[in-house]
Amino acid sequence: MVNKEIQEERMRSYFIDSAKEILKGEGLKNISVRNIAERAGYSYATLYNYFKDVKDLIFECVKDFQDECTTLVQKDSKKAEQGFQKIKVITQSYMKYFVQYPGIFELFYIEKTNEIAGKKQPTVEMIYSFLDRLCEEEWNYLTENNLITIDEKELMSSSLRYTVLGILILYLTRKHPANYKEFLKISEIQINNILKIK
Amino acid sequence: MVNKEIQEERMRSYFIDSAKEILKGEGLKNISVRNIAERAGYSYATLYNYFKDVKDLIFECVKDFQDECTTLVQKDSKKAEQGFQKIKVITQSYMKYFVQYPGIFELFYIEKTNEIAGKKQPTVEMIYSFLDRLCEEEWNYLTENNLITIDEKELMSSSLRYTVLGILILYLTRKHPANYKEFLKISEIQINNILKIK
DNA sequence: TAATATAATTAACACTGTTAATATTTCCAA
DNA sequence: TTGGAAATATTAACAGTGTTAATTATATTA
Repeated sequence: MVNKEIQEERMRSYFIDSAKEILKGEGLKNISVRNIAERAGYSYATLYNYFKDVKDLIFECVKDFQDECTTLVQKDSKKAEQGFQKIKVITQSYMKYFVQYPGIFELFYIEKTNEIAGKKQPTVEMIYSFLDRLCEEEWNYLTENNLITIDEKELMSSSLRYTVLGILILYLTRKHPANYKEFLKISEIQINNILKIK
Repeated sequence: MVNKEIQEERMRSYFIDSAKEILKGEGLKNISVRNIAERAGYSYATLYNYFKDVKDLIFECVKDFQDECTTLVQKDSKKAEQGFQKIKVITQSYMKYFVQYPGIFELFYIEKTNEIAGKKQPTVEMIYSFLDRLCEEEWNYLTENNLITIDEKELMSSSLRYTVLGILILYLTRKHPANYKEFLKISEIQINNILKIK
């Protein structure tokens, strides 16, 4: 009985891992059911024995990617000074991750909700608040030590959320600015401005 | 000789108008060559006598939509007080347009560049700087009258650009915030904060 | 080992964009 | 006005897409 579940979960992971590889490499545009199944070593129809549809499968990848991104961010920001400086480093690391994997950015913020996550509304919230969660500890530090008010925290964190998204969108889908160096520069200017650094 | 050109341009407009209707209604996801052609009253293959491919056609719509949006914005902001207030009204009107036509937002900011505009790089720039162009006169007014410096103008206009995009993305693709009223509220807060209004 | 339940596969359907071959219409000179 | 050439429109076809039904192969159990 429990063997069934182990085997089934293993089968699911074959397809999920395959989908993740494609998303990281070619992105959402080049993913297909036949594509995923071939890489997993099965026929395309077999996939439907383990997933309701391809959206269901792709959505499974979101959590894995968030975990991966979180690990990277924590590693990058470990040594940063607590407070605004750490929030800045976290944000930059977060942006770096999506620049490295534009396909994951598409999946997180571009693909229409209902097309990746049927009824699972909680997961939409999960995506929306991702950056906020990464910075949560630091925001709490700042308010608990009366370095900023709750209102200021609210305004800053939302400004950061929107601005970061806007910069990423223009860079990844409109190639603006034209190169990565310039992208890093404008990102830092915007982050500094929002967090009132320097 | 000149009749040929008139007729050809007319044929193109049939397909373009048809595509525009679909984009406004159902959005990019539901558009198709057969779809467009049927609405225009022609066979799908006829479209290829007037457009290189479907991207070429869809891209033609961008300019038209920008003109339409510009007209709306000018109408909405006509009576606004010159300077920051007018920039605020322009921005809000601009956002309103995309909320009304999410398909046009997709076309402008979400669909990958190379998938809508072959080699026409200028048009990418055209999309990127759209909001800036709408506000250009007001920014110039503010700098020319020494109400802000060139550097302040640069920071403010870019902050506005990124923030507005981020808000629209989350609202249109992630349904956050959940309702239009809340969307208007957070938009105003962000705009006020960037333009230092109130 | 035989019968049954489970899982994987192929075939098929309705879509997509695009191109080549075919059919139709338009145009102009004889 | 008619015949033939040029222009234009249409159908057929190809290679894709996601998904489902029918079929085949495998594993489980009596």
